[in-house]
Amino acid sequence: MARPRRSLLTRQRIVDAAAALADAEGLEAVSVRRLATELGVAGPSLYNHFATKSEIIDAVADAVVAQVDVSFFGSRDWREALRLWAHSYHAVLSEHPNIVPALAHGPGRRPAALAMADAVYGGLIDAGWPPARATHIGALMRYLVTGSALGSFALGFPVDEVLYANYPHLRQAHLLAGHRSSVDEGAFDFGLDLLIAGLDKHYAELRKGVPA
Amino acid sequence: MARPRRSLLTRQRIVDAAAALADAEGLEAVSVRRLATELGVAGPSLYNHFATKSEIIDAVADAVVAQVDVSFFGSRDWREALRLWAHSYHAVLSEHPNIVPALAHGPGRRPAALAMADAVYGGLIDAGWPPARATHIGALMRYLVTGSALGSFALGFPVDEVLYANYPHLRQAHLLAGHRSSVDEGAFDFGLDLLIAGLDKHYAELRKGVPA
DNA sequence: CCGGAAAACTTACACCGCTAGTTTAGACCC
DNA sequence: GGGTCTAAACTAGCGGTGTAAGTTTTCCGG
Repeated sequence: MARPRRSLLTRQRIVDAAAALADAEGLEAVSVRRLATELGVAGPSLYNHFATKSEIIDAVADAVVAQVDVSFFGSRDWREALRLWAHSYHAVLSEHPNIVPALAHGPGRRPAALAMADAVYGGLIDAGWPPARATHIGALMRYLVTGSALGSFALGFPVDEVLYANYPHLRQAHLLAGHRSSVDEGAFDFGLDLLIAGLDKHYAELRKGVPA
Repeated sequence: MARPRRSLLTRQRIVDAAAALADAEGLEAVSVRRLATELGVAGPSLYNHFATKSEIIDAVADAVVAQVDVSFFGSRDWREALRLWAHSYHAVLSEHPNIVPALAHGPGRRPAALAMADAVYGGLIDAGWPPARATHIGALMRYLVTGSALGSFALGFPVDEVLYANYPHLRQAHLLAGHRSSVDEGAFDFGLDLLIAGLDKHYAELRKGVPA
């Protein structure tokens, strides 16, 4: 074909197609050739726009993180901002479960992840949290959100009757098919409540001059 | 070679070799041929012992989870048992960071993961927690531990000076090279303290008859 | 003692990420 | 307008992947 009149590909189109493919069929379905076919183009043409496949996946992950709303910091009480941010973060990851493994690994080195961390850290500092604690809190919330998105029960759990035979307590656990997503949501909300309540108390003592 | 006098391979030897290889060079270094070479055997011979590669990886993940100590439940106060279990869980994953991605995805369907969940759930039930809450607490702790192991700052963070230019707050964040692992440990311990303190309070109210 | 299962082997397929080299359309400059 | 440079597609191909199929030989149970 040689060079077309108007460029067939852009980074944006590639990222969008990769995200759609991952959402629909899982991360492992995203191969360079498959993605190229989806875009009506021959295999290695994508390498004119991205140096490696992992750069493409990174861009997909970043596009997901970019959807998280961090606007609450600065305009709201830190407790409320933290809660709203966590819920937005959680909701975004829930919409793209297949992409979570690509963004949960390691701290975020990608632009959107850094921007998010920056906003959270800044908001906590402005509220009067000491730097070390602000870092801890940001990391902690990330652990909860990504851990919950990745380890979600909704991703599948065996209903196999035989399986429970060796695990006496699990039989009665609230893991039945109908309860799966309620376990996910319940555990996340419960954990978020506990953490924010704990932080609130910690904050009050900090303000009173009690050593942390 | 044909069939040898004494079997060259066992599931145990394969799992051990795979775990060692993953620990040393990362999960992606574990290919069937590479693993076979390491075991002094030709490629597809492994398929006499495992149906697929992912079964091998699953077995590796399960062997790691099996190292977690859950013996505290039943012999100790639930608060202490929860803390000791979480620390053991955390320590085991820290020793095998490369294997964490293989076990963090979805709820554990593997024997050791089920046994662990069973022990935790049973311990909480025996302590008087209502079933739904016990499930939430178990899931929550798993979120924290796996999220922390997977998102660990120790896995690498850019020290790149230029990078921070666009993220004003991050520059002063405690993310410098020397602080990385202290951020990990600090955030995890802080989170664990907050959660257990919160659970303690929740438990007391539960016992007093205050609706949860 | 002999038949079948078990555990190794070799060969081969379809796909993977990626490199190299080629072709041509468009943009810029004299 | 003609020449040159760059960008963006192409085709061909390398080495590696998981895994299926079929072969050979050893060992064990009846």
